[in-house]
Amino acid sequence: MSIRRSHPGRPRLVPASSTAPPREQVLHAAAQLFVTKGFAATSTREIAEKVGIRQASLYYHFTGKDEILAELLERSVRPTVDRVEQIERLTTPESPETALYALALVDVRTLAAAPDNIGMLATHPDVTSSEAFDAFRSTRAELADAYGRIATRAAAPAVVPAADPRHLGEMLMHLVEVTTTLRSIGVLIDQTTARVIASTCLRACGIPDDRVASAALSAAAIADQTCSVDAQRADPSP
Amino acid sequence: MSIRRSHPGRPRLVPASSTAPPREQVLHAAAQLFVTKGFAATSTREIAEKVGIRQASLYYHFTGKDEILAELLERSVRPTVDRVEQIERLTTPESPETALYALALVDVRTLAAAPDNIGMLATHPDVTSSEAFDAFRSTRAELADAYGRIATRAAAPAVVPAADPRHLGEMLMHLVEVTTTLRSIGVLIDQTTARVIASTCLRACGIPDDRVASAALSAAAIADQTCSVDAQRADPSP
DNA sequence: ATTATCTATAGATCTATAGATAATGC
DNA sequence: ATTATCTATAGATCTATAGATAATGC
Repeated sequence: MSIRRSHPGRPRLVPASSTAPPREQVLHAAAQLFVTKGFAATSTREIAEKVGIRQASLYYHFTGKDEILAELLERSVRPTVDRVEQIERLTTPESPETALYALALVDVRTLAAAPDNIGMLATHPDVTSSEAFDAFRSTRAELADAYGRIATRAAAPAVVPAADPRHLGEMLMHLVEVTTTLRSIGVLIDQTTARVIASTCLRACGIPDDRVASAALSAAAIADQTCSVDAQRADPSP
Repeated sequence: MSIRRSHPGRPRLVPASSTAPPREQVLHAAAQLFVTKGFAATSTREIAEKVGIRQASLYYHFTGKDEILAELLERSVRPTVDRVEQIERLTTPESPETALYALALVDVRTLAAAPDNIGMLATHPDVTSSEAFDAFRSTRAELADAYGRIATRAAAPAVVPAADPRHLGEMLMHLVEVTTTLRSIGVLIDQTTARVIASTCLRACGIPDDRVASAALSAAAIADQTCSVDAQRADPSP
């Protein structure tokens, strides 16, 4: 065992409690504060204090507060969006319910696994104010479109609350976001909970019980298949 | 026709465009800004500008920004909370699904009718930060408890995602809040939409289709009965 | 030389209070 | 006298930049 060398750069006044890269330490601290207090109500000084650095030192890693939130937002949707294409490829057009169930399940798992419950940030009103979050809004719109497109194929026409696919997509995303609400009050999102949430999405589209049940059976395997792609993303070897 | 006399008090620089009481004008302007930009991101100067008065004039009507939000929050839950007792009295213990359906329906209607879609404010992170909103949080907790209590009686034990009634209550409140999400993207909350949302609540509790259908039938009348009480509240004659 | 911090601070807010003023009401 | 506004401003932030400093790496 060799003694760990220190990092380059001027030492902090308060030595780092984590060995993670400083940029990640900032994201982690900011995420905790943004989720509990909100973006606008959180000052850069608070974030820095939590990390154990000076307020101005944040600007070495980020161009501003906006960039911190933008990155957190991106991370909260990226894993799901990256699997949409795969889900649509792996499911047959004859069973759009299966695709919807798989998408909802993957999304629930993503939100359940996201650090600091950052899935909560997506609906914060701050996100609509600044154009710094345009990229996120566009990515999220892409996901809402996918939900809407898939659900429109699966839904019972008379029963859906919104004829417009985009409206249907937004409704389903709201339903899936119950994952973040449950997490925030300490509920563990286990397999059963994830299934209840995914099933609820299908039922809200007017899909009858028997088709929900069969979709659940075939979707589980598909959702699991796409999860292996996630493992690749998490470990990007050259 | 007599010429309308002016109000007491120094005239505004910009004459009022509305005849509503100034306090209501402030609440209306603040609601629009809070809902779109968020509470912390909205300055008192912006609110005043929208009303057409000077920033400092707000403090004649409210002790501070907090008090404005506190009043809006209260108004967003009060109508529903006030009907919980009645709903539980009008429904039989044999059919807890009916009570749950009626509560969800009343809540959806309240959120659909609330001015400026202020139902969106309840989940803003700012609300958890300050103790100025303790009263609201406590009122909202009361409602979550009612949801949880009623739903626990109605739910299929094996299917509910959260055994704890309070967790179940929070989940159902989140589902009903889809009303505000749909409103915010321009979807009209008609009778059909309201029923879909209420049914979705029951289905999320694992209640089978046939019992959902019968609950829907008996709950409609009960929800309407409690609505007449609302009319009394809106017109408090001496 | 490069990296990652630090100190110091300018400039731009933003909230809330103090006190003046211009109406109506009696 | 009462009401509802106005003007002016103190004091407390908060964001972002400029430039110094203390490590490592070559």
